[in-house]
Amino acid sequence: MTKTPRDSRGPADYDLSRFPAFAVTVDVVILTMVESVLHVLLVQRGEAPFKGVWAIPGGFKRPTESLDEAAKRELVEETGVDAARLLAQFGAYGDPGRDPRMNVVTVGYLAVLRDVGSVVAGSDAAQADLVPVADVLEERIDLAFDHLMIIRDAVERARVELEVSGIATAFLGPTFTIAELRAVYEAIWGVQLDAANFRRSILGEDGWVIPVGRRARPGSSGGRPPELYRAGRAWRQSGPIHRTPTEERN
Amino acid sequence: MTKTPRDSRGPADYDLSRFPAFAVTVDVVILTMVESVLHVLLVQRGEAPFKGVWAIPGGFKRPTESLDEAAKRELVEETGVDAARLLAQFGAYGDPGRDPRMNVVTVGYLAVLRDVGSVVAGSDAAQADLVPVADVLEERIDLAFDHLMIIRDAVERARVELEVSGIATAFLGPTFTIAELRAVYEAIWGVQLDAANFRRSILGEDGWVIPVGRRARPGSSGGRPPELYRAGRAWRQSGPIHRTPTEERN
DNA sequence: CCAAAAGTGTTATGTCTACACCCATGA
DNA sequence: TCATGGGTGTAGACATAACACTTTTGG
Repeated sequence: MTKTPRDSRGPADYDLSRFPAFAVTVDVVILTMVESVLHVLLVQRGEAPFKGVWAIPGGFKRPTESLDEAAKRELVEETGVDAARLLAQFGAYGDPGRDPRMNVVTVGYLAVLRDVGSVVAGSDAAQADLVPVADVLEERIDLAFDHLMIIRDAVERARVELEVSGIATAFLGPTFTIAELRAVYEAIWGVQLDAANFRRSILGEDGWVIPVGRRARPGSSGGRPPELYRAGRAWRQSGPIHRTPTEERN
Repeated sequence: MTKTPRDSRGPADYDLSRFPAFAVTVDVVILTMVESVLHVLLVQRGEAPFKGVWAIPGGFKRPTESLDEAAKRELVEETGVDAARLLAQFGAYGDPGRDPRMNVVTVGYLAVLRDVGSVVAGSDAAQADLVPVADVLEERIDLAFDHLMIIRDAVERARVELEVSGIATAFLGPTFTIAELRAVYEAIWGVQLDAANFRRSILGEDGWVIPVGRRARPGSSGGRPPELYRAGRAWRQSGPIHRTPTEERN
């Protein structure tokens, strides 16, 4: 952008037609938890290429909007949610031939939503569904274009964000229990965490979670009713829980 | 990319002209150490806009190459180095008006080189120079376009990579001393590390550095001659040294 | 011999893990 | 009262920070 090929440049630098034109799109990987299992929102393509195949929702960037704005717009169009708790760019993809129709460079965004189940119903997408991420990563579901790679990168980014930012509470409602929060970590990292130590890590430094003063109902199988918490501000800085190699589950 | 605006799409989907065309460029932030100070390679623009202003080297992506390949090509064109020890994409930038001439989306890459001093001489760039990163971040140097933001992001990425990958040895030659390695951490994080504890952290687990069996010459002011090491394979996984908030220098 | 830098030893402090144990509820 | 999950206590293992001390060089 700042430097053109040196030998082929001159005053005609302003002439866009001399340089390869690309379509620029934004693809949004929308993650959510359904019954303690990590899911991704996919749409079924209505036309060729890859007609009928599952794909990540996305669309063309407009010249008048930033990439972040384009991602936000796509998210609203697809889910009706106007403010994701997390919407972060994680990569750009521009391999030649990744779209058979034309030269396309796409920018990948990771969005985290809570309780998408009801939201998807309100979507105008012809075919949209929440799919377990494991089904995608283990290739039990075919995806269009290079979307498998994009989802892989998005999930890896989510795993890192979990260690570093407040992404965990983004999966949950305005109030939650420590056990629900722990379930998010366990699902995304695929590990089993000690409930007692997890609780201490979260409550140890203040600013992470704030007690609401109410208690949730115990499950149908009984048990002591857990305290309810809401997310504190410290989640914007760096998360309190860190992965250790010793606790791998599989 | 996979989904076009629903109401305005049809069989004419294949017609590229119906969608906004962008120029796609790759900008490479090249970092290196000069006398234990972190530097970035900048080029002086030869023409408007921002004629004479410093900028990150970069260029247009070609339809026949991937983004990674474009970054590698730019690096070679600019420095003559054909294999950077680290070349990682860290972000895409597409704000409207970021280039006054046309719609440009640029993909930022971070490159780490050792000993660029001699390399820059061999460059075909009209004006290229290594500038202390601090001069850029503290805005003592004006940059073209949004390149200040891009460099900020690149340096932040370097700080994270230092904690997580083998980026530290990429700043050094094939053999190095523990003190040289420590200087890399101190320069990039802006901290003062205890030499004794640093040494133990690096040598504690094996795979990080491998002793060569030779010793370097002490400095002109004397001192015991240090052991020489080379980088081990474990650097590809996760780094041995981690930042702590207590050791901040400024 | 002295200054300087490499390298080693040691100790206090803090953090993490595993697990025993108590608490409050549904059935 | 029993099973279940929430919540607390604690001892051992482990990691980290601080700093005194020894080693080996140049001047």
